[in-house]
Amino acid sequence: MMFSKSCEYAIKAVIHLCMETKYGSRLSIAQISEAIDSPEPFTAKILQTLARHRIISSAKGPGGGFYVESKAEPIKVMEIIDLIDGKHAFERCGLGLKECNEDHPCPIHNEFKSYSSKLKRLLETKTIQEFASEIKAGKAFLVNA
Amino acid sequence: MMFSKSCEYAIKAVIHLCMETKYGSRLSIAQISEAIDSPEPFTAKILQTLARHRIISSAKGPGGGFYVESKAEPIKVMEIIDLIDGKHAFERCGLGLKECNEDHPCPIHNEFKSYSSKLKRLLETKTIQEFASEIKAGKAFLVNA
DNA sequence: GGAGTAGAGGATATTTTTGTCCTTAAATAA
DNA sequence: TTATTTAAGGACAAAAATATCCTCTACTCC
Ligand code: FES
Ligand code: FES
Repeated sequence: MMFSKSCEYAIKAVIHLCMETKYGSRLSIAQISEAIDSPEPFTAKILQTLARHRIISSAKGPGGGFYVESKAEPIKVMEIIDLIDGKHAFERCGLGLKECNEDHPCPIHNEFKSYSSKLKRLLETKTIQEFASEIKAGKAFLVNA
Repeated sequence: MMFSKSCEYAIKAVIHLCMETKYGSRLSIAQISEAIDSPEPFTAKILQTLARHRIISSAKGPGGGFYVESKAEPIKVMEIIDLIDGKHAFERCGLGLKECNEDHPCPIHNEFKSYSSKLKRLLETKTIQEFASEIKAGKAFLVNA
């Protein structure tokens, strides 16, 4: 409803990666899709896209897998959304006008914007690492009970 | 991003209907899809669904078309969303968990819920008729400039 | 070097959403 | 009654999103 499946999997996958990769360890596609309850080959595609764009890192061969550089900048949630669902995913008109424009608004513009712009700002600020630590603290979850 | 195309067309179509049908006049599929800039046969399907569920009315034959009963209750925007995109469209988890649950939240739950519940309440309260009068007043628009 | 492992990438398949077409039914008017 | 108009509804088509499969390449370890 808000994000595509691809984007949902991407966000969950990177959160999981952040939680699990310490001390240079790596996670395989199988481990990740198992953990976040997503279809394996489809998840592979998404992980590859994330790796190609340097949001995460990958290594081939035995002991290989995906990981996040421990020295890397914290990853903003919006970086992933921009990459997978496209920039401007949050700038689009809720009723499908070509342009969402303050000066030529659709009827739901005000309701819609006040909501989405706040959410947008949050997702631009919040990092995957913050989410990861909420999960570690048992305050949030990546899969159903 | 928020609503399906079907739902977008449905909302726009009913708004347009409310604006234009006075004194028992009716609008044809062609007139409506022209006005809201939507594909004609696809819009026909949606209008038929709305009529079947009594959100709007229709009449066959010459001089026929779609209209809203002037005596009818104002139409809540959420009625249309519920019908076209399904109830619970607003109750779904932003990260695709089977259930969006306060006690077992996904990482974006708080961010997501605090805004979507406000938007939801608004769309449950706001009526198509209110939107229609904003458009008549030139404060909002159904198509691009 | 060879065997085995794991991601990369291209081609393909399935499902859902979006969109079209054609025939039927109902209403109107001449 | 008959022709015409307009929605109703079923079958069909195209596009996009989601998902799978297969081969290739790079890496590790022996
Ligand atoms: S113009 Fe529609 S949401 Fe801004
Ligand atoms: S559990 Fe994900 S939005 Fe509520």
